Amino acid sequence: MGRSPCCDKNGLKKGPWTQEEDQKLIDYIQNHGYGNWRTLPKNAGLQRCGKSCRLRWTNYLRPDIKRGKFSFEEEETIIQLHSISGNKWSAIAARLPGRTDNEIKNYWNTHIRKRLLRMGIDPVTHSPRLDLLDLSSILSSSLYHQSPMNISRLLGVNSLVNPELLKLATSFMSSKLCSSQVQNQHQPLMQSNHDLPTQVQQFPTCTTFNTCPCSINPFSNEAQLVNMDPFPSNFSDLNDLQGDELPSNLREDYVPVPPKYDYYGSNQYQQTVMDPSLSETSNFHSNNSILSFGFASVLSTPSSSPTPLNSNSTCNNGSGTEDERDSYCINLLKFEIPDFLDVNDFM
DNA sequence: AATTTCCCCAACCGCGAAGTT
DNA sequence: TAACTTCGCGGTTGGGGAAAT
Repeated sequence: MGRSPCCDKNGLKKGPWTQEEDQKLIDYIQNHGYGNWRTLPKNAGLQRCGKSCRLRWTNYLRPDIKRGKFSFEEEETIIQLHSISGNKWSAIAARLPGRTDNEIKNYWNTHIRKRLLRMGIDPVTHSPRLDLLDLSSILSSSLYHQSPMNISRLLGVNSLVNPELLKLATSFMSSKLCSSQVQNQHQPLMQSNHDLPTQVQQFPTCTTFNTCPCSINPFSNEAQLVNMDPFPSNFSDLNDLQGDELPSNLREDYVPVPPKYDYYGSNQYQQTVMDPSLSETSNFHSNNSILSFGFASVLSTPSSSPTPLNSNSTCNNGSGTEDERDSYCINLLKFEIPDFLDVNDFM
């Protein structure tokens, strides 16, 4: 209800702004201030819709906009805030003076997101990519326990990235986490996670779609989920899967959302979480020899303090190439992935 | 040198919230 | 309280430059 009519239906100009248009907008706002964006373009002599003017002003022409590359500290802040509030770009921008939500959003999508993916971190959940973890964990434990699964087949790269296999594996993991009734069954497959913290084992009911591993429901409806066999009958038929397809990338939607945990490798997860649902965080670690995570401050400041913009940092503020930032992060991450898993295939 | 592919980011679009009548 | 207007947000697109072939 009440949506403003689309401006381009009135023959208004769209597309890139010219210098002349910019100047008109600047002049008008300097003289009259901005208020009613609806009438502003007409008063300023612009053939633009108010929305376009507002966007141009707030994202580009505003005098307090900071230009140039993001500093490490800004990046840290973005990541930290994103881990708390998700894609609330305006909220994040409010903590970064001089940066616009659009700029931050773009920077996230083009730089940070990719970097996190390269590091094996799901940029949505800020947790290790379970599509990597679960499979390698299943594989390793299966190898270790001589599971009846046809390991040689599973080790084929094609199988590793087969979406159906992923779906089954992750649904299995999800159901395991969500069901305390089945803890002693099929122990070999869960061996690698046998020492999950109590919080995880006592994972609450799966009502929080953002944080619960069940939130990515591989089944088509809720009833199916409720009645879900913790060990889908077809799971044992994994070796029947034909992984002929090699997806160029694994859809992030596929990744089951693990319990959130911090970057700091400790239980000092930020207690300043704004969204209560996010406070259902759990620290996760595995003693599995293949999977070891040491989340010592990935791009982050000490855990006890949400990073103020101009806080001291061990980072090299504002300098460093993308590669340097990468290696810096990766060194801190210590996120080991079995050699046979080519992470690039998952990007 | 020409063409293709990739990447970045400014700008657009649709929607919901908030404000006004 | 309903109807309407305006604003702001987040997702997405596409133009253009850079890099690769």
